[in-house]
Amino acid sequence: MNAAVAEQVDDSLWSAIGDPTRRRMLDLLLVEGDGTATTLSQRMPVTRQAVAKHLGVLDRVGLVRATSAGREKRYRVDEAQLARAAAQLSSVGSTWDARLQRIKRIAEAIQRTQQD
Amino acid sequence: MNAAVAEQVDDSLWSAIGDPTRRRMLDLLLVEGDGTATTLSQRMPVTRQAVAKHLGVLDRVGLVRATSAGREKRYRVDEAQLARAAAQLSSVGSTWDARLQRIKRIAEAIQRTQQD
DNA sequence: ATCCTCCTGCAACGTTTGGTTGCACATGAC
DNA sequence: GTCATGTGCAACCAAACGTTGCAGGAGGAT
Repeated sequence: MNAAVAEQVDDSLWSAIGDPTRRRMLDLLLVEGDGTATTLSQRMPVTRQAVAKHLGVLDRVGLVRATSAGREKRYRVDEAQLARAAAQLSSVGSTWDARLQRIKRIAEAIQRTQQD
Repeated sequence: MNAAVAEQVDDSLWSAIGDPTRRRMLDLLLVEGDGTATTLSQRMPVTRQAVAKHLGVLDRVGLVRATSAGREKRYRVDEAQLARAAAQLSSVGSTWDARLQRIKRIAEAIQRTQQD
């Protein structure tokens, strides 16, 4: 695992979950099962229109899916896609942890050498 | 763990690592040990000034630290802070995984009930 | 059917952020 | 000293997040 590890991260997916408002929305949808732009906005400090735009973003990357029910449009989380996103998060975190530990080992080795 | 789980995420730290260019910079700094705005920009598809701004952001949240060496300014990652960031990533990923598995269990339980 | 309500969708606007170019300043090499 | 290299600052552009305002569509009550 020498130099470039190619960081296999879907950038559109990452930027979708990068926004704190969208993370909050995903959280609400997970807890409540589903929701509309209106119901979500009532539980968050932003307007319905802002929520609607975010739902559009999440829908474009496949993290949520919409079903038209009469005059309202219910969204729910696409579980497979969210699982992929979660895996990416853990993956980047693990990569950094691995690099940090490698650095730590090298530093310790140098210290040992200098103590001779 | 019913409704609100407070999502204990440092928002400034998250938004700092949310940008793909900044993640790339952190990666380069980890691999090469340290770097300046100029050397980093040579390995990336953006200008030196853009890199300098990102280094400013990373420095403000404590992810990198600068040491003035002559006419150049070398940056290196703050390992403790990056470890905290990595932990946050894994934490959010794990939270989502837990919610998804909980939903999966509920769905299975409902299916069993309906099969009776 | 008509009126009223609720939810959605579109357009315009302001602010922040990532990126650029251009130029001025400081430091090291000659 | 001159010249080259690295940094820093300011102006500018484009995209994204958020707002307000208004038009339109679907249900329920009279």
